Amino acid sequence: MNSNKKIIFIVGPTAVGKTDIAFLLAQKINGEILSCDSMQVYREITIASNKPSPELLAAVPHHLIDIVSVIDDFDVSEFNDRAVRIVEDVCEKDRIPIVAGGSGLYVQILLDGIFLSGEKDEALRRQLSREAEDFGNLHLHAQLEKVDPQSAARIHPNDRKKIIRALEVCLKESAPISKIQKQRTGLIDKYSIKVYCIHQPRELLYRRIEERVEEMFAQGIVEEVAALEPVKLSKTASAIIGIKEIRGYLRGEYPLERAKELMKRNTRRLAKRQLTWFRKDPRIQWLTLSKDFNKRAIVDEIEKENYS
RNA sequence: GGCGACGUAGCCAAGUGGUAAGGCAGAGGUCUGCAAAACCUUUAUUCAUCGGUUCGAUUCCGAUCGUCGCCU
Repeated sequence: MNSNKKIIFIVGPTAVGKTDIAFLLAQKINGEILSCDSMQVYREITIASNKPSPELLAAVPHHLIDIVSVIDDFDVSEFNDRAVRIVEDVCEKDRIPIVAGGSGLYVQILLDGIFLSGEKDEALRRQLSREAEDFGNLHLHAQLEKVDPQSAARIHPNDRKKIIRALEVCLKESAPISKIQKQRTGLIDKYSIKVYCIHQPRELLYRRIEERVEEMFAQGIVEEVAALEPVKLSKTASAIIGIKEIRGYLRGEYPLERAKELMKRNTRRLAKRQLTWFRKDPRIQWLTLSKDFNKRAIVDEIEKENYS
């Protein structure tokens, strides 16, 4: 019954300009923005996670930003639950949900859904992790091989994290994860969806990334990270690019320049992985940002394609 | 000007008379509850240049160029 409702996704690597494009588009088509970003959910991190400016946030409704604290663990499942609810609400108001962000997994889960059982179990994870520590990754992998040969074949023996997750599900659900994973439905099954990936030549993108890191330092990222020093960050929040790099500097392990370099490198690598993720999804339509970075041109193109 | 050392991929670097370790950076990829995470794959027909010795040289010899150090 929702099949005629439209959702527009704006995805792409970090620093291409998704935020601005989504904003301009939202203004133009009466939309609301859903951030699809695994790190902008944290309240206490603003500079490092590159949130939209207060002006943008005030001018157009934004969702899924500042929804948890850095002391809290957060994951795709929780994100998905909240996002789906918001999509429904926005559609209810006859406004257009614009999903904007670069977290590949989050985008995919939103589109295709997530299997419903398989709640995480920290205690079990700790136990399995211990086993891996004591007997090696191969030992765990062999265990998975026994309960679920199919996913064992797909997961590399060194990829402890994924082996543990697979085992966790297999042990708790009495059915192999490779089976359960197929049970899902996502937005793509209920809405009319367009996914656009904003693209830019690699060289230009990397230059933008370096500029952005410099901007972050100018805006006071060091202070932002330093303020978090006494806080015990959750595992997921501590993965934000900037935290470990700047903490190293704060502990006197290396000069500030080194922290910048590390952040630049790690952000470039992130962008590379994001592109890998989006490249493989045939549903994504690529839009190249022109040399003069004319974001409006892209917005016009999207509008024309969908509303004329 | 003389003497000595060195010159191996973008960078660092090992090495042998029989056909080039490794690390970093880079590139490509995987991904269903940590995903800005984790993991995987991959990089020199060639060892400064030219000539010589040799069945065969990056490895030995000579010259040239370059870098560094010491001496005058």
